[in-house]
Amino acid sequence: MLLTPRAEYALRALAVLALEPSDGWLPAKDLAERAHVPPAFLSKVMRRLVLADLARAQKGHGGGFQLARAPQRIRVCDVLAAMDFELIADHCAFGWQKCNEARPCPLHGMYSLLKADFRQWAERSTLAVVEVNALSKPQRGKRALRKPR
Amino acid sequence: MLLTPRAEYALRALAVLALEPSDGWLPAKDLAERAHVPPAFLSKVMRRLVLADLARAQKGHGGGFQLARAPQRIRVCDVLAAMDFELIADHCAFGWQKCNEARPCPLHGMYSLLKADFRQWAERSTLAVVEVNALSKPQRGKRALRKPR
DNA sequence: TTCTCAATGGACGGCAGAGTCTCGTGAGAT
DNA sequence: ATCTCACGAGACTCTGCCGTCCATTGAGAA
Repeated sequence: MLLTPRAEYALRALAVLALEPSDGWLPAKDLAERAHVPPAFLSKVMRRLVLADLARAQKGHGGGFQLARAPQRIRVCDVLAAMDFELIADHCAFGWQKCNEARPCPLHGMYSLLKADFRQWAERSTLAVVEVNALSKPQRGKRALRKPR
Repeated sequence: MLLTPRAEYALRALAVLALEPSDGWLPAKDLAERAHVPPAFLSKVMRRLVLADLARAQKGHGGGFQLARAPQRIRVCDVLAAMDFELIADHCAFGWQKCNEARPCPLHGMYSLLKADFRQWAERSTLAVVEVNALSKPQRGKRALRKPR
């Protein structure tokens, strides 16, 4: 896959929250189910999102999670950064410590194109583009990750 | 990083071979040193490239590796496929089994853009674009992965 | 105050992929 | 024929990250 599991889970969780009423709290259990994320692992992901000020958490009765800002103000690159996704631009595909336009490694040309594409995508995409109609019609035969007991 | 280590190593090795005279054989030891790839691991990578008909191998005296075709005929997507890099387009970022234009998941819109960008990059990039001048001036202070004993 | 719900934090286990090691195989040189 | 060089292939270890589990903290309800 193009993203790490953790980064993908974060986007899933935030997408679900973006489809919720902005003033309510969605418990982790429900969030995990709708976002198709392992419940125990989701807490790790959400913790990072809260620390990055992309989501808010509320303990106790009626608590849960909600977005910290409007969906259109949450960029994908912010989410990836919160997940420690290596967006670092100075990584050299050839393994050089110092690789730049002046002293390019053999792969510099092609790799720069990819990095630029990815960077643009991550900076321009926001949670505003989540498909609203999607969650209302669950897939046939699809089931929750864990059945309520 | 955006690629797996194995995929990146493959591109490094092929880039080095592309800069060699096309009729000669470059031993794995030299190849590993120039491409900055762990020597023992390089053999795994090269084996895949040979099986994918992207490189040729020659045993015995004066043997080594060479490209199986002209650099401009080796696309990045061919290399990634040989490394089992998941270029599979039907992966859904939201975890759905069936996710398409007709029934898009919440993340379908943004994720499709990324997949399209990546796919275009991998299909259009070839080894013809490796920087020729790069290898002739090694970085200051750079050293081989393993010193000869 | 007490009970219950729900996030928090840390310790733990498992697994896939990175990276190593060693013996086997084949090809050329002498 | 034999020696040496260099790839081939399998078993092996190690590491990082995914994922789980459980005790703790905090907040609201009764």
